[in-house]
Amino acid sequence: MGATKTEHFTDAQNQIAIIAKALGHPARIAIIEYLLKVNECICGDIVNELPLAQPTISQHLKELKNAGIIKGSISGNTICYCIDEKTIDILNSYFLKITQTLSKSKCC
Amino acid sequence: MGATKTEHFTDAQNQIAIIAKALGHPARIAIIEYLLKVNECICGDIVNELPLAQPTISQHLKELKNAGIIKGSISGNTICYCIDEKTIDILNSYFLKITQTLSKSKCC
DNA sequence: AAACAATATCGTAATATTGCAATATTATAA
DNA sequence: TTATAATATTGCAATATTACGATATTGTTT
Repeated sequence: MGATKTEHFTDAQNQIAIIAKALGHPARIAIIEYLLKVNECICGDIVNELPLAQPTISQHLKELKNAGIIKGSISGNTICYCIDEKTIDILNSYFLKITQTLSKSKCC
Repeated sequence: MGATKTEHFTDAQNQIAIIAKALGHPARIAIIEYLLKVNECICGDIVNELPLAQPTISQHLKELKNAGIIKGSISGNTICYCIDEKTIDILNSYFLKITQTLSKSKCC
């Protein structure tokens, strides 16, 4: 064994896990923060901003895209990446709901 | 190679990544949702609730604990686990800030 | 067309994660 | 004290992730 048993869990649980997993690497957090900082989509200079080789960054971008956290569209020679608000909203409402449930809790 | 180059990123980036990574598995999401559902700390029956063997669940609990997402205290024979609100709050404010930044963005 | 730039893909080595059987630990119950 | 119950740890096989050099792809520029 060794593979995650996704079939034993609900679609909703797997979806949150996939998004969280994609955020579970500091390089990918750094990519997101850079996208926020530059405040626009043209992102051809991510490679110069991060201490990783170009293929590695390309791979991280792919994972963020697969998880729906960023979206990319081809714009001539460069590729325009930006954050997909919908996915961030999923996280926002998920964790907010946890906080709200906890506030009603008899837990420690 | 193969290991994550944490030293190249900020402490804040690594912290978010560690928390997100711990949430990046459906079994651990299921554990959290179960903790929320029972609405209390005594959690000796997680093993009966999840389709995984006891050592596997124990390992997932350990990872959630290491990431600060749950806290556990020994209570006689059983161990009392519950969600650590502080860590959920870190996520809430992190993703909320992203949403707020995006709303001011000239991005697509 | 040829050179160049930006990005993606392939291949692969190093490392990490997942899952579980077997076993250990520790507290309660008999 | 000897079971019994709950949880943790160990060890290991299967699989996934991370990182990057080499190379491919594709659009732009000359």
